[in-house]
Amino acid sequence: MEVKSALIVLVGPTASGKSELALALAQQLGGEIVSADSMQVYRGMDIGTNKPSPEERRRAPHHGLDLVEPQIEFTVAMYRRYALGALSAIRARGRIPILVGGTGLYIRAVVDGLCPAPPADPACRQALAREAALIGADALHARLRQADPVTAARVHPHDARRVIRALEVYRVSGRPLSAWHQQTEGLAGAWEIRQVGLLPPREALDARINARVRGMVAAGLVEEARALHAAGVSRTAAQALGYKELFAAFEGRWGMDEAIARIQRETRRYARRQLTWFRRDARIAWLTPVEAPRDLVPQVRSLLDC
RNA sequence: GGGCAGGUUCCAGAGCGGCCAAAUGGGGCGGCCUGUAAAGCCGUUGGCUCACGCCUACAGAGGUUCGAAUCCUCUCCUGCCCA
Repeated sequence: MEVKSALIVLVGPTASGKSELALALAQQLGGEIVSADSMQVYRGMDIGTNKPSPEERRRAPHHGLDLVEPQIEFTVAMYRRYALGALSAIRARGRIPILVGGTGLYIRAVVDGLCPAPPADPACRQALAREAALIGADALHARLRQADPVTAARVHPHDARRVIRALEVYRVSGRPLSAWHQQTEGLAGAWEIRQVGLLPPREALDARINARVRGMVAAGLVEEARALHAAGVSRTAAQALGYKELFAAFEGRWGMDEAIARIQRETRRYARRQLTWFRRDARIAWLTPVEAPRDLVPQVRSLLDC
C-alpha cells in the first residue's frame, strides 16, 4: 500500500486570518500555498482582493494568484485544472501543498472534483434565457423536470442560473447533469486530505471586516478600482466586492461614502455565506482565530498530526 | 405668528372604517449551492403559545362607531411656504 501525500486545506470566511496562518504554516512545514480564491486570480486586482504582498510571496511560494487579466471570464473549471497541476508539481518537488481560500466552490472542485459535463455554451444559454423570458421561470423548470428530474428536484424554480445550466448540459450533451455528476472524482484516492477551518465569532468577524475595508481604502483601493474601471473588466471580475460598489460610484449611482458603507455590508454578508458553506462540512476541523494567526500553527500541527 | 403637507412595524414607504401584525423594497437572521460562485437562489423577520388563540402595536390624549392605522377634537414633533 503506497503512502499518500498530504494535502492541507485551510478554509474560512474573509478576514478570518487564513492567509496569514497559511503563510506561517508553509514556512514551518516547507509548504507551498495554493490560493482558492475566485478574485485573486485576476491581475491588477490587488488591494480589493487582499492579495498577498510581494514580500509575503517571497516568504513562501504562492500559486493561483494573478492567473489572468481582469478582462477574462474565469471559471471553476479553469481553476480546477490549474490547481490540480500546481498540486502535482508541488508534490513532485517533495513539498507540502496548502490549499487556502474562501471560495467554497473552488475548494470543492479540487477536493471533491468537478463533473466532466460540457462547459458553458453561450449560444445555448442565450436561447434558454430567451425561452425563460417567454414562457416564465416555472415553465422552464417544468421542462427541466422532464429532462432531469433529479436536478429539478434540488434546484428551486426561481434559481434561473441553475435551471438554465442544467438544461444547457442536457441539450448540449444529451445527458442530464445529474448523470454527469456521478462521474465526479475527488482527490481522496490519491491524497491524504486534512482540512482545517477558521471559525471566528460573527461579531469579531464583522468588526474585522469593517476595519479591513477602511484599510483598503486608505491603501488606495479607489484609485486601483478607477484604473480597472477605465480599462474595462469581464463580467466575472466586475462582481468582485469592493470594485463593484466603486464602479457604481464612478458611474454616479451613489457617493463615495455610500460605496464604502456598501462594501463593508456586502463583505459581511459574503462572510456569512462562506460560513454556511463551510460549516456543514464534517471533514473540517474548526479553530477559533486569534489576534496573531501564526500562534495557531502548533494547534494546527497537532490537529493535522504533521 | 399664519398656511400647507406630514408623523406607520429596524429603515424607506404603501394602506385611508372591518378582508391589517399591516403591501413592497432595503436591512437583519437562517439556509441552499458542481463551469458567472466576492455570483445566484430560498425561507424568515412584534411578543407569548409557536395548534386554535391571546397580548402589545400605526406620535400622544380624548371622542365618533358594533368595529379605527384609517373619521373628528386638542396636544407634541417634522418639512415646505408666507410673515
